[in-house]
Amino acid sequence: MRRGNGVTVWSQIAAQLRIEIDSGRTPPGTKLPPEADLAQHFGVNRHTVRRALEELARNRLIRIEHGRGSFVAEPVLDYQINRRPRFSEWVRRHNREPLGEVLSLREIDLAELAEADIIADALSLPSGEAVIELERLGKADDRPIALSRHIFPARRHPGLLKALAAHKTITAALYSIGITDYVRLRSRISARMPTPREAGLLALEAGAPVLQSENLNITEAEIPLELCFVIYPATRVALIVEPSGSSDLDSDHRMVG
Amino acid sequence: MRRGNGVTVWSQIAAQLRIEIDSGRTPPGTKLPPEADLAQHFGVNRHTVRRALEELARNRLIRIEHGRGSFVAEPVLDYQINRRPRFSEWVRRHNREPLGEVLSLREIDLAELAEADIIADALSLPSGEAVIELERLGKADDRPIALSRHIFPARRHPGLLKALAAHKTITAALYSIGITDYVRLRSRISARMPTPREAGLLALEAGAPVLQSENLNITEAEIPLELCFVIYPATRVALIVEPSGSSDLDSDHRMVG
DNA sequence: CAAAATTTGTGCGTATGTATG
DNA sequence: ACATACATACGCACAAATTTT
Repeated sequence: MRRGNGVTVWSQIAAQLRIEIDSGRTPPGTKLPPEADLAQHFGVNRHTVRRALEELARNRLIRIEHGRGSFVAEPVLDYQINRRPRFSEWVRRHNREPLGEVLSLREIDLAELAEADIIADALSLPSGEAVIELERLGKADDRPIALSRHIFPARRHPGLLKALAAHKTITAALYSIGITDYVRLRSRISARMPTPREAGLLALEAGAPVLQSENLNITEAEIPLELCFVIYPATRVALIVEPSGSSDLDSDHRMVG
Repeated sequence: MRRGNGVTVWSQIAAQLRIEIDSGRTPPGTKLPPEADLAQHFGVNRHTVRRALEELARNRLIRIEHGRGSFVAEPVLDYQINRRPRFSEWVRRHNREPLGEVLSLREIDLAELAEADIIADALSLPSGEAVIELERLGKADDRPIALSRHIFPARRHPGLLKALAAHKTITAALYSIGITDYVRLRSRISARMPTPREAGLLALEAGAPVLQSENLNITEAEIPLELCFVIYPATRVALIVEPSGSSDLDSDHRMVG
């Protein structure tokens, strides 16, 4: 621990513990040494260690339990919902290695899908249309964190099926057929219990729910491009929203009594 | 059914069925009559009825199941997350009657709460501070739809405890002590299984998960005002997000292969 | 079941370095 | 140069929660 160089001792300790936890050498659930031991190990007062642990708890890296000890927490990937969501960018920001795995890719008649009405509405398609369905499992450091189904209008984008099969990323495939940019228009977030298949793919513990997000992406020209159903393991992912449009101009009062 | 007056017949039928469902006379799970019967009843062709049912399915009022029939869906309240969230406004927009019920209101030392670190961080409070905790159950037409815990810094707003006890709405209480406006800075959305107490209060079916939202509200002067933990029954509420900030300037590619 | 040991939580006093006026 | 205020870090003591004996 270097002192008097402008960086506080407690933040140096916090940083060191963070590296230890992030590296994976101390897996989730591990009990940290008692504060007294840590203090001795780092050659500082227990208060100083406590300040470091407090910091880690604020960032949800550990859980401090009175009388029991401090424990390494299950890492949660905070996913900030913005207009240009990119899977691997998000994962890398958390210092994890992204990996996408294609489970299936096919062209199919819209009417054969269970959510036909919702898809037709969102993508402004007649009900008898052909769509491209891509199913994908997203991982971070080999831990599954997202199971997604992407639905594209097939006739509106000839050659997209081949492009998706040929390119490693959706963005690249779209680019190759002339769609250089697209943004997220809206997300609908819910939660439910997973099906057995989903639980298996996402390696979920029994009784663990999933976050479900239904996203509509549009092109630069504001034409509906893709409807995307994603589920996340709720214990490993949280969604962050930073509202910006006010939209509620008329005033109302929250009920209390 | 009036024809030739500019309003399509199918939308008249859809509107009539919607009223029937919204009124509660046909509770969730009820099987609608077969399309042929409905066609005869309304004196129209089956195609016209199908068009009406399609519309209702898009709006998630019913579920159409191939070969089985159509069923009244559990009503889902879409909650659009914006900068000025107001509970009763939201509920009324869905033509339901809002009601707020105070479960508890007290001043307590921050350190006694389980989420002390997270609250201290979000509200920029030292750990030994006093906070006001308000717990509230929100209902729509007597169906519980939200269980919230509001945490305010007590010292920063003297008189707030009394104000909250005296006024019927949080907004009114805040107004009375000089806080005329506040907005939502960020929400953190997750999902989990409810505790037995939560399941009881929200009248949840066994095994049903809840959506959890942790919200930070700030004053006009951008001072942290309130941290608010809300849980929603996932079967009855969905959150809608319309992203606006791009924030992702560097380009990345979504993984596919 | 009770006592002891372990571990985190809190309070107070002191010393030191740093920014402010 | 000096006084003041503030944050950091240390030392010690005891309280509270939990586990072990």
